[in-house]
Amino acid sequence: MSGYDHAEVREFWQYVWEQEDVYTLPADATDPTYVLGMFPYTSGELHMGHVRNYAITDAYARYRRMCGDDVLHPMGWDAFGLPAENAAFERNTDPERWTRACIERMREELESLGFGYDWSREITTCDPAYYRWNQWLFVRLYEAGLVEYTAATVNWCPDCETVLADAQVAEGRLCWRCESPVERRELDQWFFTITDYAEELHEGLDGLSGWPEGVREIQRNWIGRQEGAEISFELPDGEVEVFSARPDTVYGATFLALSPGHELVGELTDDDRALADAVDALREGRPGEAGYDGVDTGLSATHPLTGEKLPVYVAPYVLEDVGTGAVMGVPGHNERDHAFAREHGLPVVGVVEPAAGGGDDGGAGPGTPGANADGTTGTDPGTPGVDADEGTEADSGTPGTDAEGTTETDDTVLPYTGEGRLIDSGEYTDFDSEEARERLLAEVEAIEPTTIYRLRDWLISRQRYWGTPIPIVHCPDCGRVPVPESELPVELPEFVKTTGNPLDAAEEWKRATCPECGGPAVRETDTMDTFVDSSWYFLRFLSPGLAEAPFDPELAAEWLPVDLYVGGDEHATLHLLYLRFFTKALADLGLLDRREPVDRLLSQGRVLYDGEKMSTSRGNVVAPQEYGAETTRLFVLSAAHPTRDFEWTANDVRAAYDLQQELYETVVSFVDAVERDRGTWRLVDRDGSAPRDEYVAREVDRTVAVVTEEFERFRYHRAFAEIRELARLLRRYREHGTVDRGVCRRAVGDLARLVAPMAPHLAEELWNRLDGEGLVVEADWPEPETVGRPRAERRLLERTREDVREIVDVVEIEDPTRIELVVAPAWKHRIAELARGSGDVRAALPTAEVDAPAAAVDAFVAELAERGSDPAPLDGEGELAVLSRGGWLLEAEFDAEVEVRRGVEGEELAETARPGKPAIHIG
RNA sequence: GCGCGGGUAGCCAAGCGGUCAACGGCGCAGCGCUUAGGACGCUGUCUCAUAGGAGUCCGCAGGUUCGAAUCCUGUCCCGCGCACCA
Repeated sequence: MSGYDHAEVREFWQYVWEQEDVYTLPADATDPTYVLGMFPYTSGELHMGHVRNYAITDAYARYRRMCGDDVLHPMGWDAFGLPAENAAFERNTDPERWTRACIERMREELESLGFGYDWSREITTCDPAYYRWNQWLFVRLYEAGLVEYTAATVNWCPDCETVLADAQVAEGRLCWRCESPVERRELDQWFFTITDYAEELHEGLDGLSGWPEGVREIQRNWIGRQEGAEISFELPDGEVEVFSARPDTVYGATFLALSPGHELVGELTDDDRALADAVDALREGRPGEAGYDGVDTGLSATHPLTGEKLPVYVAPYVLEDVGTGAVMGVPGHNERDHAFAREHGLPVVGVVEPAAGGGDDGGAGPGTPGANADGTTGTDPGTPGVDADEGTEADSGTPGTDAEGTTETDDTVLPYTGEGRLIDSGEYTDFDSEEARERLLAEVEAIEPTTIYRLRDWLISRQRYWGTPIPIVHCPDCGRVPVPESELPVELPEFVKTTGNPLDAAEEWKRATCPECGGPAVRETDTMDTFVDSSWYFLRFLSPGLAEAPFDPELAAEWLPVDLYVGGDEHATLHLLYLRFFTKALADLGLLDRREPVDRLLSQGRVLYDGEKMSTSRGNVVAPQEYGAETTRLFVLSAAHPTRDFEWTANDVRAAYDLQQELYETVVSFVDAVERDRGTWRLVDRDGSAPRDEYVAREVDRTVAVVTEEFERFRYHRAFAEIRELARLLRRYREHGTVDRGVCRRAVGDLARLVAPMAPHLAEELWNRLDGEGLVVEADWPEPETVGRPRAERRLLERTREDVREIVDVVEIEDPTRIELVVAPAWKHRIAELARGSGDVRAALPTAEVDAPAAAVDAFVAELAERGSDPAPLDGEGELAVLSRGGWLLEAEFDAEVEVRRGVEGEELAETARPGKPAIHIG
């Protein structure tokens, strides 16, 4: 039809934007709004997830810019990484050339989608100018004691031929990238000691109110903070520390269990062949599948409170890297300890019983803990009484009740893992769990408060070529020595095709001189995890060309935090945790004054195709030829709230396309009417004086107000619907009769600006045809002239129209010629208002001045009381105005004369009118 | 098992203390339109109802409130995270 050539329009405006340099942050910007999307990995093609991510950030950036903000909206490339190496290997090229080609393709794609980036700030992590700062930062962290070099048992992916961080191991055993089963290897490796920040990383989450709860929760889980106590048990020759989250159960400890990897076990097996063999046998099984095997070491430990001797076992159910790698076995109050004790015939002692009358502890059955049942039954009078409800719960919650016989009461009540009141616990007997814990921690020397974390240090070594060389030389005399700043960057040698690590093969490159003693030394051949690159890239964007430092601390102080960061949940434990860690570490180095990098985080949903995540093999159609790239971005914004998943459907894509066509046709035909006085718009100049002019003008205001609100909340799908509604109304308006030139001009001009953040090429074209001032990118966001109560006003009109239809339908009025709408008299609104304010209308009544017969008032009050107070969002004048302006819609629909007026007391119609519900008469 | 997020009319989905029988889209149905034509516009789409009425309804069951899709409690189902984690 209209000849909207999206390809041509796109090309033209991109050219103009480039010429006008519209996306470059002005040099004199002060505290710009910093909008950031995910750092794209240079795979060579965008997928739907990218499009969605960048459509959201771009729409927000454009919106803020139109609102008058300076906006920092940069883009760059996460360009290091194993896939490039593999691609180069397969194609007989090198990773650099391959990566550069990918970047070119991706930049073009981003541009075709109309994303407005400040390309003058483009950064690429595989540039030595970038990665030298990785090295610089590494050295600074090293000096600050945040880097460790240790032998460790690490995750090794045989397929990628490199080690992996804990966070990169999926389901505890698969490589996150290639899904190969991960192996364990003993290697000397580099670590960032992120655990030094475990407490702050955890605590800081509470303050991140701009982050989705889901992401915060994932991080909490990952950090795995656990408060408890470290308890020491004396051994004949030394002592052993165990961690417990329930020190209140300490009197129930009947054995100790050490993990097979525990230091002490190593010592014991050194001079006990038989024990060594037994422990080896235990280690055969995979951790997690070992069951409750165990061997008695023959040692006995002294209970710090009772002085009793407890046997010490080696048991694989105790994990080496949790807590201290040793536990006190409390079979009475811990499921696993219980299972172990049963297996090995160890005593089970109950020292905590459910608080009397409580029963709200959950997780365990009622009743009296076993060992000393007789003596304590009396203290739990609630037990017999709560049988109905609690009994069934206990049955399902306590396995083993159906074991033969009931002689072993232990089975029915222990382990009891809830909290409660202590029994048989020496001087702590009768305290409740919490108080007992506090006292034990404070009073017993062998029990010290401790907090443990699940979080491990960040393994950053990678045995691969395409990454940042770790700036260390190994000197036979001085050991590991950091490369001095003046010699940075340590650049990558030329790529060679080899099966192992190409850096290992680069003999000449490896040869170095020790910075300390000047003697011959060897370069470190590991490179850094690429997550290091992305841990601080948001800082490099502040001053991308800076040669003296990774970033300008003054700018950072002024411009941070990132105001809006959009990304996917899949980065919650990797990237987003590292980002926070780096920020804190850099703050401690004195380079930053902020300790959190991102103010508002938006976690985008997935794009699904047939219920699965969209990917190259799953219908990944970034730029449908037919509709143009802009349709794609408009579609992903219109389809759903940004945080929710949605299904890609051809229908919704077409809806996005249709709106573009609709807007284009509207503007083109309007301009045609203005300039050549032809087409479907019958323009007149009457200063918007006809009621329907006012109606449309108000509707424009309402749309502007609502769309603005929706943009503030990132609800682009709602904004899209609003824009479509207004376009539709405009069409109805012009089809109904003559239209006011000024009203129309404002409507189309606002439409162009409202759609600009979502469909910038189209908007630019519309704006231009309308002779808008300058470019729409730089235009002012429209403001409503009169705000009113948009939603309430629409509601009233819509409801009234529905009522008219209903009456016409129910009464079967053939051809209505006259429709009267009578708004309730003032006193009814007054009373309704009073009723809203207080529960008792009659009590409030005397203060009101009501110009109506008492009987009518009483009747109305009674009616209100019966219905419950009936809030009317608009006052009488408001209703009158709304209905007057909207009357033409009824005229158009029924081809009848419409009269709107205020009800007068005594008039029959006024009696039936209520606030919010005008009386209707149809003739 | 623990935690987080969800369950709204045929489907998708908005609403999150009061004009809520519940916006919007898709699908479906009726009407209009001589044209934006693989359209477009209007109307309808829980049940009953001859003047705008009544009933039922927002996973299920209770509760708070003058009033609940909206708040609280319990429960079931789905998605995600963590987990022989002490």
